[in-house]
Amino acid sequence: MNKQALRDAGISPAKARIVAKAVDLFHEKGFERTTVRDIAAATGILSGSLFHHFKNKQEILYTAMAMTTRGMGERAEAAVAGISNPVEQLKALIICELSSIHREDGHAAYVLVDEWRSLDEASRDKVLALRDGSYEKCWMAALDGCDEQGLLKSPPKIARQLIRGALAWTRNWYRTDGDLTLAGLADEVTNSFLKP
Amino acid sequence: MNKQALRDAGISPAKARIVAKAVDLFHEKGFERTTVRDIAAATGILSGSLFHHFKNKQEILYTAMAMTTRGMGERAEAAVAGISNPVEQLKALIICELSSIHREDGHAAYVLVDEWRSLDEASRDKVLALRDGSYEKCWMAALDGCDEQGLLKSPPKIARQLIRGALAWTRNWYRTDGDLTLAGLADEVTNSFLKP
DNA sequence: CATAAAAACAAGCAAGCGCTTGGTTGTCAA
DNA sequence: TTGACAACCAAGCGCTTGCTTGTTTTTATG
Repeated sequence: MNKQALRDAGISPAKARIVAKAVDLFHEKGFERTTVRDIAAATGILSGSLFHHFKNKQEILYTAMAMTTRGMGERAEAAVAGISNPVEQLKALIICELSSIHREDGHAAYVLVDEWRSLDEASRDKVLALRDGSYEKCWMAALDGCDEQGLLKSPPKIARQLIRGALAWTRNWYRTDGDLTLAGLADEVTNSFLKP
Repeated sequence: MNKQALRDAGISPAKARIVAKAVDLFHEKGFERTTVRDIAAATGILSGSLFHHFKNKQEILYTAMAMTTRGMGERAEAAVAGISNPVEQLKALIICELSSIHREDGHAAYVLVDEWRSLDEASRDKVLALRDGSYEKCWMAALDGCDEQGLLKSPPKIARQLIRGALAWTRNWYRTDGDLTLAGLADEVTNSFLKP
C-alpha cells in the first residue's frame, strides 16, 4: 500500500511506523509475548504514547493484519490483470503469494497466518471479509477457470486449501538464499496440482 | 502411548491428566493466554499444586509436545510396518497424519504445530530429535522409495514439505463430519504429489 | 508570531501473572 | 498403629502487564 492509500484507510505515517515495528516483534516473539513497552521502545517512544494512536494493543494487531490483507489483495489483482489464461493466472498467483511470504511484506504475512487467535471475533471477520473480497476472489477465479478446462486435479475449493497450506508452510523451511529459486518452487507447486 | 509407555517416560497418571486438560486449553486460547490457574481449574486442583508435578509452566507444554511426538512416531511406524511398496507406505502415512490431526490426538497435534515459539531452544531440540528419529524417518523412507521408482513429482525433501504444509493446513478447513472422508482427502493429496 | 492541535512524556494504578511457602490430607507398606 | 511419602490446599509474594491521567513539547497553520 502506498502512502495515499494508507491515509485513505485512516493510517497516519506514525501509525504505519508503529505497526511496522510491531509486526517484526510479533513475528519474533508472538503477539502475547510482545509487550506494549517493547513496541514503544522499538519505535522510539514511551509505552503510554502508543495509546494516543491506537485505542488498545489489539488494535495494533488488527491494523497490521488489515494492512497486509489489503496489500496482498492489491498485488494479487495486479498479478492477474491482463492475463486471460487461467493456468497462467494460477502461476502468477502462486508466485505472488510466495513473494508476499518471502519478500515484499517482511514479516507481515507470517503474522497474518499466526495470530488469528489473538484477534477478537469482530476484527477477525473484518479481515476475512477484506480477504475474500479481493485476494480470494482472484484465486477462485483462476482455479475455477482451470477446472472448467479440466486441468485441475482436485475440486477448486479443495485445491485452494491444499495449495494454501503448502505455500504457507514454506515459511518454515524455504530460504530465498538457497539453491531453489522462488520461481522454481512455484513450478513445483503448480505441477503438483495441475494435470500434466 | 499406553499407560506403561507413559510410566517409562516418567509421566504419572496425574501428569497425564493435567497435560490432557492443558492441551485442550492451549488449543483453545494458545499457551500464553492460558494461565496456570486455568489449567489447574480444568484439572480440579489449585494452581499451586501444579508445581508439584511440573517444575514450571513451560514443562507442561514440553511434556505435551514430547508425548504427542512419541505417539505420532509410534503410529507412523505401525502404519508402515509390513508394507513394502513405498507408494502404499506413503498413502498410509498420509492417512496416519490426517488421523493424528483430526482424530486420535484430540487437539495435541494442533499444539505441536502452533506452540514452538513458546518452547525454549533446548526443549525444542529435544522434541525435534524425537520427531526426526521415528516419524520423519518413516516419511523419508517412503518418499525416497517412491522417488527411486520415478513416481514422485518433486524431489523427496521438497515433496515432504509441500505435503506437510497441505496436511497441517487441513485443520483450518477440513471437517470430519462433512462430505469429504479422511480417506478421500488422503487420495486427493496422494494424487497431487505422485505421478499418475 | 500566535495559537491550536497532535504527539510525546512522566508517573503510576489495578489486575493478573507464574511461582513459592508451609502446612494438611490421603494412601499404603511395615 | 505408625511412619513415610506423594498429593493437594491456603495464602500470598514479587513482578509484569495493558492502560490511564495530567502535563509538556513539537508541529502545522493562520
